[in-house]
Amino acid sequence: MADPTNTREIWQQRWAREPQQARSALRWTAQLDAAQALLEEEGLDAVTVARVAKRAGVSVGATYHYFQDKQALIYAVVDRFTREAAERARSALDPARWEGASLMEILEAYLRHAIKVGRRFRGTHLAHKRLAMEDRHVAEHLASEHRAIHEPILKLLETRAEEVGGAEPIRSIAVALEVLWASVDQRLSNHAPGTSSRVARLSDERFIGELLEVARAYLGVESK
Amino acid sequence: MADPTNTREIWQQRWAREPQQARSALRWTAQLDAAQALLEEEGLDAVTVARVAKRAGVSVGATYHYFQDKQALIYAVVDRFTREAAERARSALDPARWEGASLMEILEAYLRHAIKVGRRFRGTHLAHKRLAMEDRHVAEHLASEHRAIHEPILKLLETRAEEVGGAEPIRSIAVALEVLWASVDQRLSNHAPGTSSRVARLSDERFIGELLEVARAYLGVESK
DNA sequence: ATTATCTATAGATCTATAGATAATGC
DNA sequence: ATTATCTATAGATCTATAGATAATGC
Repeated sequence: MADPTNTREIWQQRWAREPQQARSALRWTAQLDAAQALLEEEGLDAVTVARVAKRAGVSVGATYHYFQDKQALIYAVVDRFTREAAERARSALDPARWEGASLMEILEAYLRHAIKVGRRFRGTHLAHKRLAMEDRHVAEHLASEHRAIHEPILKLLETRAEEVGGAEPIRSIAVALEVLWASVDQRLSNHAPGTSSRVARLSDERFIGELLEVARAYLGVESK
Repeated sequence: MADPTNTREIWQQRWAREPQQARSALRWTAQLDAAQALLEEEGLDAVTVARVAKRAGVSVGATYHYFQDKQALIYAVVDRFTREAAERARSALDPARWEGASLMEILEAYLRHAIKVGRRFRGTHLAHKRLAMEDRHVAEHLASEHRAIHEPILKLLETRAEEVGGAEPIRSIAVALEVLWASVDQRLSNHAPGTSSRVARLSDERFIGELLEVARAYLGVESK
């Protein structure tokens, strides 16, 4: 499935036919839903065309009518998911909604939200990471969607740059955000229950508290 | 291949026969080498029994003589790799070798080493992460090997606890180490060249510098 | 007329084993 | 006698298509 030399413009129009008619749109959606549910519940290897078709209540032939091939189906699922996530981020990060909130309050809200969403869509998130490993088109697509989510957060945080000490507050904010994100991402991805580290055994609350302390210290924000 | 309900003691004796004789040991090693090279160069999906056998210069039948099944072969590769890594860590972290080094100097050496090794064995590292996603036995094994590497580092760092400010230096050190590790891990895993974030575009040197500043600020170590 | 859908299956790929043969060690 | 190895192939699984039939929209 992974073909690194593929130069087609896969993210433009690789699916055979995105439906115009209402009735077909239902089935189109049903197939994406089925594929994503399999991804979430059982991981990437569980996504076979036959299982997607069955779960969506159509035949394999019908699925190949909608999607040029299996790769196009997977791409469509990833694309829909990341598009929706970016859309949610854009509306949640409207600066007007954060009037009066401090830098640290915004970071705290971000951490809580990231952990909540990461738990909710754990399987999909892991599957996306794996697809990114195997297919550079997916990697680029996910990276660009990730930027589409992080850019508005950075923009919002940068309006609080005067709270930050040091010579380069804008860059420091970017570094802090990536460090927090990496730490959360790792916490959500790993899951060896018995053998986990001291830090993994902290509750979410304490974990968030420590990460905020990391950010506060690095950014030189005064404690209240 | 992934069978979450598998309760056999796979890490004890799942391979059919680890050889006693010198000549067989060569072939045993050749097969692990072949599998690991495929893992490193082309990823997990490239590891088929036929390709491993061919690359090791034996037949498929011979491979099944050495390994009960494909899973046992993969496990043996992971096991050897993590064992060697833990062994290297133990000798590198002998406290006697770090006489006179400060906490921050040790952290810096750790970061440089982690980035170097991570680049060198990128494919293997990614494959291990993916195996951990798919197979909880591998996840537990990797987590325990990871602890085997991080424990000596923590022990070493803890001998410098008096350099650290705050009420709970031991815990702070553990948190700092995990945050740094997560940040490095993410930098090494991601690789969307054109679309990468501001932080990903920093040079290794500056990246290390920023992470050290994160740790220094959080741990309350005085700047020199 | 065109679009949507189904059943049935060809073709590719991979794991694992059967059965025969060669090499090794007491 | 036992261990190591090979060739050949059965059996499982999956993608994708061919060819026939049903539904839809001008």
